[in-house]
Amino acid sequence: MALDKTFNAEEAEARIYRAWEEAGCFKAGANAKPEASSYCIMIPPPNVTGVLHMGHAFNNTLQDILIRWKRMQGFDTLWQPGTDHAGIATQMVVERTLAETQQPGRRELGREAFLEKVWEWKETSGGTIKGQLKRLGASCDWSREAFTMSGAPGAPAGNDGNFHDAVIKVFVEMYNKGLIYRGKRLVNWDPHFETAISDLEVENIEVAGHMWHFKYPLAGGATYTYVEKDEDGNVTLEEERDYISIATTRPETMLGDGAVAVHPSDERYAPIVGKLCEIPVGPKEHRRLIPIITDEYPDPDFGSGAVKITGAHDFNDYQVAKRGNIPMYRLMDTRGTMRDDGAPYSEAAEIAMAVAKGERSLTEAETDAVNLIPDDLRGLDRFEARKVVVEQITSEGLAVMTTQAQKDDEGNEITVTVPMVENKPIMQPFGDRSKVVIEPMLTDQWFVDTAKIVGPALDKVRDGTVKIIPESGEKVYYHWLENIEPWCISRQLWWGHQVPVWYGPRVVKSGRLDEKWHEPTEAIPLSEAAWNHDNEVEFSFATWAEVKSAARDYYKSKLIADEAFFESIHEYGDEGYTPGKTLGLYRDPDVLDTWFSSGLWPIGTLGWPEETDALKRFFPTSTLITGQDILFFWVARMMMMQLAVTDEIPFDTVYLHGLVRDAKGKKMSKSTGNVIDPLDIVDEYGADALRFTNAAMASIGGVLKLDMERIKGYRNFGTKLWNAARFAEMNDAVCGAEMPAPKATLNKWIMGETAKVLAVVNPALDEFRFNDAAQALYAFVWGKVCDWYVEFSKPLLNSDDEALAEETRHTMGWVIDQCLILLHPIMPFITEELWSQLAKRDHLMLEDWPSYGDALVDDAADREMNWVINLIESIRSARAQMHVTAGSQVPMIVTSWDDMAKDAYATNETLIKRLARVESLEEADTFPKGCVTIPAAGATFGLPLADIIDVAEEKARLEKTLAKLAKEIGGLKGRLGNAKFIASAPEEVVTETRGNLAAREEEDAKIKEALARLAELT
RNA sequence: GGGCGGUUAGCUCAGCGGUAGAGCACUACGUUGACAUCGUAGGGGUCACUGGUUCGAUCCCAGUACCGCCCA
Repeated sequence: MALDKTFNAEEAEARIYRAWEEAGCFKAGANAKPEASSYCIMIPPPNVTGVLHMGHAFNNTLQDILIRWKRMQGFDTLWQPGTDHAGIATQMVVERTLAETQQPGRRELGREAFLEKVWEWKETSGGTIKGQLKRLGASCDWSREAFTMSGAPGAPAGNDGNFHDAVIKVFVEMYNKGLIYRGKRLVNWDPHFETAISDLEVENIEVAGHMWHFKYPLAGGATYTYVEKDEDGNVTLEEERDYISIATTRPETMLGDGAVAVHPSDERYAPIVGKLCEIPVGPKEHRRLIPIITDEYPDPDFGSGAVKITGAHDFNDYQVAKRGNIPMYRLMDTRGTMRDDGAPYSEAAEIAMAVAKGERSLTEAETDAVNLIPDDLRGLDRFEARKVVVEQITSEGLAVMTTQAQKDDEGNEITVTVPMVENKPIMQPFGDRSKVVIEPMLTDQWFVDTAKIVGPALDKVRDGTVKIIPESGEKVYYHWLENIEPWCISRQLWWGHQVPVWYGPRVVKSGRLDEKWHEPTEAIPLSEAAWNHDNEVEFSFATWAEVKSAARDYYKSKLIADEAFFESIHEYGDEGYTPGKTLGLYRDPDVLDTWFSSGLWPIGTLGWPEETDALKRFFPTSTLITGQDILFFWVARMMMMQLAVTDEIPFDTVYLHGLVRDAKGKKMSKSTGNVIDPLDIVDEYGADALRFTNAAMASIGGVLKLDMERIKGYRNFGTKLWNAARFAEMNDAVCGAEMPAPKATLNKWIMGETAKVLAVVNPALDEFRFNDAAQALYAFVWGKVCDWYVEFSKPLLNSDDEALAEETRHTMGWVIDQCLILLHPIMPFITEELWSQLAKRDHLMLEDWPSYGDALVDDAADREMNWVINLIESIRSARAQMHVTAGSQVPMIVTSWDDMAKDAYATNETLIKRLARVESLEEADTFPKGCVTIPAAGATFGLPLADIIDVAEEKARLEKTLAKLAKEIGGLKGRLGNAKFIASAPEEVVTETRGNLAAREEEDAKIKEALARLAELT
């Protein structure tokens, strides 16, 4: 059956993919040679909620190219697929679905029932992306599909992997080694999702903000002389002040101020350091006083040089507060509204005052219980509260004032005094998922002590054991890891791996439980209990049985109690601890950051902690291909975690790539409306075109701009290949046969070209230069096979010399086969389709990658064919410029030719005549008048075109060539004339330069002769 | 402010010491038995700027300008 005119991607792709899958082509180890070494790629797990975008399409194309290439080479390959449970994203999706379908919400359902809903959702709607990856042709081993929550309690059938075991085991081990700890720290709090998030999940965006300036009056009406000087020390301002001026972009946080700080070198404020000042907000009768302290943090040149310190709501202030032992008062609740709990403001302010005066001190938990929000502001949204605070201060006359020109009602210019409010851009933190303003919040969280595990992760890259491509990625990696911060791994979510830590009452004295636990005054809901861990002891184990056993040991050693007490130790559920009933342990309600589990992706997917066959075969893995945006999120953490847990690297090479942008280089975003859906491209142009485009864009460290024109171009390339194959088929080319050993120059030449392209493709893929591989294949298939070989083969295929025709059919079949094999990793569908259409045989996907070497390159054939190609191009060029009708046959004359040229011409006369449309060749001593000159190596040809030649035009053509030659000859002569060049340049460079000069001069002479002949004509 | 990178043909990008390359776009011609998703020919570049190293610099070094990205 003859091939259609074009490849029908839409029809073929699904059919081919299914056939591969059914034949087990994707399975780990498919096509592996005996004793083969392993090659493994871990897919960067997309979110289970994810849908395919261009970044995925690009990233997975590269992975598939490598895995297909290695599979064909006979490596024992595994491309491990799977998805990530994506805590926040998934919880958000499921909550939205519940709301949309009028089902009870998360809180109404309770934790267990909600998690059931999440699993239900995962089973029915999760993993859309899997089907989409298949459309790209991704050859993952789907039978091994992994999920970062598999094996978790409550997981339905089909999710029975043991990823959960791995995560929990790692937590417990790291906890026991002191690498994980809990503490009250300032973290990024997302008021929308009501959870802590890591600093990497915060986007700092510049927005229009305001800088307010307020007066903090000195306590007891004290005054000082405020002096400002210019650079030379001249006094520019001197006045008596009874206040200190503070600038802030967040007035609502003034309520939690613990101090005012100035730089120790700031002379302006030296007189009042150590004194107290008043926070100018809140009920007048309970104004809080705070100390004026010194710290290196304030910049004397910025604003007034004095900074308010709100340790519980600002990262810089937090550091100052810690250094200065300044109390940190939390002002907001989990939703970012001003606190509405605890004692009335008057009592809270009194406690804070006592602390400020040094009359009492508070524990962390006690401090946290102090609610310093004035009664009238309690329960207000933080941005509402800001307005009220500003208004209150201003109306009391404590805003710093400035003058401003305005027009009155009648349009007259007047000067008015207004509060000093600067409009200025400020950097504001936003949650990368919720898009709400992130609030620094003082809460109890779990942290990985990254400083303790970062060493090996740095060393393995420094010593080259792990390579990051491009190299600049290594610098970025070092920079981040060398300045690493503790990693907050707890999230106040339900969907995720619950922290395997149980709390029980701490025994503070021999034989007694702490009273707070023994006799609490009211029930403690778990969500609140988590905020107060002062009097507890932690038990971290993978299972409840182990926890219980440890608790028995703990209490037995410290408490004289009967069996009934130990029997009463049990785990509390969601209802919390009920006082007066029984002693109990409760589990930390938090879950772990999703990245904590995906940080274990390499070992977790391979079955660790069990010593599975897969783990032994494929770990450490080989190549990781991922976006540079998750170098810190994921790559660095995998390095740290795998090394900390197994003492092995997770992979030996990391290939990083940038964001896929639109054709103009803009980020794709819904709001800009420039999002390109990769599946739309697959629909319109086929997966192969998209894949080839991805490969062609993938230069190391390159910017990825996706241009539809380019995709179209590579679709055309597919069609070109298709039609070359079609030509082969029409001419009964012999596909699927042994490698031919042809005699004809042409056939030898194309085999050499094939070997040459392989010699470019292999190292290119080896070094992740996908673009070079793609470009070389494009140039070979289109530029060599289609443009020349197919054309040249036509007379040979129709030759009367049956042996010649037969060897050409054989060579052509082989060459087409090689095109299919070499293109397969990049364009799997069209090549597979042609493979099966051209001959009866099994999957190209599992065909062996060739290994022919230089032996196929025949230098003589190479020289000869290049001579022929150059001659044909010269003739065509001359004809076109002389406006010779394209179809017409012209005679040709040769005046002088050496043996090489003679041979080359003789062997290829048919080809030259056909492709250059030459009807005859005559030898002559001289060219006739009006002859167009065609210089060739070792020969001079001419086309006698006296009738149609335009002398001026031919002269212009020759002179242009001459000018180009003159420039080149000048340069070459200049170099050769330079004694230092001869002396210092490498020998082969000098020889090459001499050769070049000789060739140029030969051509130059011929052109000059031609011009002379032309002159005779006029 | 700190870090990383970029500036080469109209566009998108390779090249990174020894005659400036590709694809697309553009111009002209062309249905020649694989292919008009095509063919043939052609035009188009002081390789951002200024210095330095070198026999020789688009390439190495330093500085300048502009443009990105990441982190504060």
